[in-house]
Amino acid sequence: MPVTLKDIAERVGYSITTVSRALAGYDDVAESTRQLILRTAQEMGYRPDATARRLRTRRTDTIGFVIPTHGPRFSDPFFSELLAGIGNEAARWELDLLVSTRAPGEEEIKAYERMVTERRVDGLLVVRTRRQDPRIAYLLEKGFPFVAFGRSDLEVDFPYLDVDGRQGMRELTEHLISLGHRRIGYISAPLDLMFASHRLEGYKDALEAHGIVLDERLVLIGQLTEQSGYEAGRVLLGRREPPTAVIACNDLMALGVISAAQSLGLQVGRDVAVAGFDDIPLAAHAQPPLTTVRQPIYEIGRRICRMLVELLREGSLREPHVILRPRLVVRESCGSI
Amino acid sequence: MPVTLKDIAERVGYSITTVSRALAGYDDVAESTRQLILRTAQEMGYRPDATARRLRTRRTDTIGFVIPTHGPRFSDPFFSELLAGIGNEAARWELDLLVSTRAPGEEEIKAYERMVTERRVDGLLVVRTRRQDPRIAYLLEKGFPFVAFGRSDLEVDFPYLDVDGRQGMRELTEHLISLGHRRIGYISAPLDLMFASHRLEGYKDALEAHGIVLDERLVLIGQLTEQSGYEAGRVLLGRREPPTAVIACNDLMALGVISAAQSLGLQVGRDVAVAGFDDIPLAAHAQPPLTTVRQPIYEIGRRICRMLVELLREGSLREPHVILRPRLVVRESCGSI
DNA sequence: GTGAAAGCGCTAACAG
DNA sequence: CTGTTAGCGCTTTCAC
Repeated sequence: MPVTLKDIAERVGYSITTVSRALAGYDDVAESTRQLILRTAQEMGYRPDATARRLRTRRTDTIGFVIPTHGPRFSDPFFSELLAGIGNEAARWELDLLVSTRAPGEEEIKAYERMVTERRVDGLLVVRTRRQDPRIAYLLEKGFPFVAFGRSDLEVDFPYLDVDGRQGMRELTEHLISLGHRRIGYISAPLDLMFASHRLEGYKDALEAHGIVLDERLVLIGQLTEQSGYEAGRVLLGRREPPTAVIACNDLMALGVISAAQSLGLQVGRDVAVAGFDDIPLAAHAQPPLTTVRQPIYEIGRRICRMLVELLREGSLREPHVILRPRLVVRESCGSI
Repeated sequence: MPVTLKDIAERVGYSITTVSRALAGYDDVAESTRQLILRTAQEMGYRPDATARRLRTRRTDTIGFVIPTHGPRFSDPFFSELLAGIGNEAARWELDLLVSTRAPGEEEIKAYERMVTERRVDGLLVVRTRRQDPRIAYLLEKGFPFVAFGRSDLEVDFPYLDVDGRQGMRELTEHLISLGHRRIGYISAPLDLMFASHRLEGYKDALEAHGIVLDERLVLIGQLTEQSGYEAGRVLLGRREPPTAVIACNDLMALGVISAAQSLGLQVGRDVAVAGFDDIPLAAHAQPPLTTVRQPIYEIGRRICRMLVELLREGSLREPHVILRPRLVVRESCGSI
């Protein structure tokens, strides 16, 4: 049986109250008493019961994170890095991290409801925001604290950190244009995802700035996996008039495009340029190394967690909207080296 | 303010007890009363307070999972898939999943202590077991329920699920031998990791079975990342007498080896064979596609979670030791197609 | 300096 | 069928 305050109290001959206060570091406990209690607690191996403390303080000291997965083979290096950032920051603040994995949809919202209404967590992290994000709408309606990674089209204010995907994608596209490409294929993610629509805007911005008319047939939608990048790549590059360059809106799909190109006998970097977005570590080790746009994933994890901590402690954020500027990383997959 | 049992009790004019029992589905509540209570609870939006219930029942209905990370750029598709398996299975049983991310070492053990001694979880999942695994030793000493993915060298019994890495690696190595390779480089993970030592055994088994003397200089240790696979690959393939094939003990490193080979002007599948282990989705889309050994990562996540559920509910496992047999997946990186 | 008492929201033994 | 009572382990008034 675990040691409780009562056990210590009985042993030292003081009341539970005094023991509690000594352990909590209150200064209205006699120094000698405090010493005795501290020592005894140590000896007896006392550890406070997290649940009891929670019930009393009405705080869980836990934050929630529902990972939006897609299908069983959810093999996404992006999320493991993000999770490491969040998890390590949470540990710094002695917060527990409650994780759920749910595909977008009804079950996902239920996971949020569970965390919120059954008071399992004090605040939530919402990632991969969507246009009319039901999660954000829900949390806002409940007045529940959260921080999002990504913006939304909802006409409401909420705290978020985001990467300027539009700017990043614009730079990337312009880079390709500067290399002489005019027919640039684009593999987007479903457009209800905010980051997908931002990035697509950036692509369009660049085309327009250089007087290139958007060819709708060059724009496909993928599911963010290598496999779907591969399939979209086959389609684009298999055309009679294929693009000379293909941009995928994340690295995983870009890797799939490289695979597709090679399967069609094309040499990436020479016959066709391929680029991605994220700069996961694999990008640098692709064949050829992948030109991409870097977002500091681990840091983002830390920062959104940090923001949530501030929100929970202070009740508000001094800087509730943060936009990070991503960085173009040029490698051989676009043949410019 | 959230609705409590008390609120409902006051509204319907019954005691808290009766409300509690009606909601819990006990059959000693009058049908009409039950209906009234159920309806009222629904109307008022009652959701039980998880913390209060936990304090009372002395169960958290939460399982813990400490992810062993390596460095900040913890970008490992293996873990996101494993986590999805665990998370989805946990959801099926209405269990919360508490996740920590800690590099092996002191902080990691502290994360375990925190979960165990402060009674934050009912049971734990331990992955990537080690020879003298301090986590397992600790949990066993505390008599705390857990299930491991992987065995250990400790002279103790505990419930685990494992993949027969020795057998899998043996098959893979023999495949390479059958293709004519005699000088086969091997990039292991640190040998205190059980799976690394099992797989190395399998490699040695195969060599021995075919009368090939182990050349120690062909065996290097990596850190399971693409980068470290790349570095080890450069070393092995940069030798005056390079191996004709290189096996990495996980896919991520194998991808790094492919990158290294290409950087040295070698064509993988023709000039040198490369193989990995895991069969992450990226393996199929590598250039060339990677020969590897498949372990069903998502399923493993589900099963260890399932085992923990059984352990928690029944107090013991009907099948406490499960060994899965992995499957060789032949692709072009070994030039056999 | 210290302790008694209350109570967080829930469940469960027991009595009627 | 229903209510009373007790209590999970902790924190926090409020007295003394």
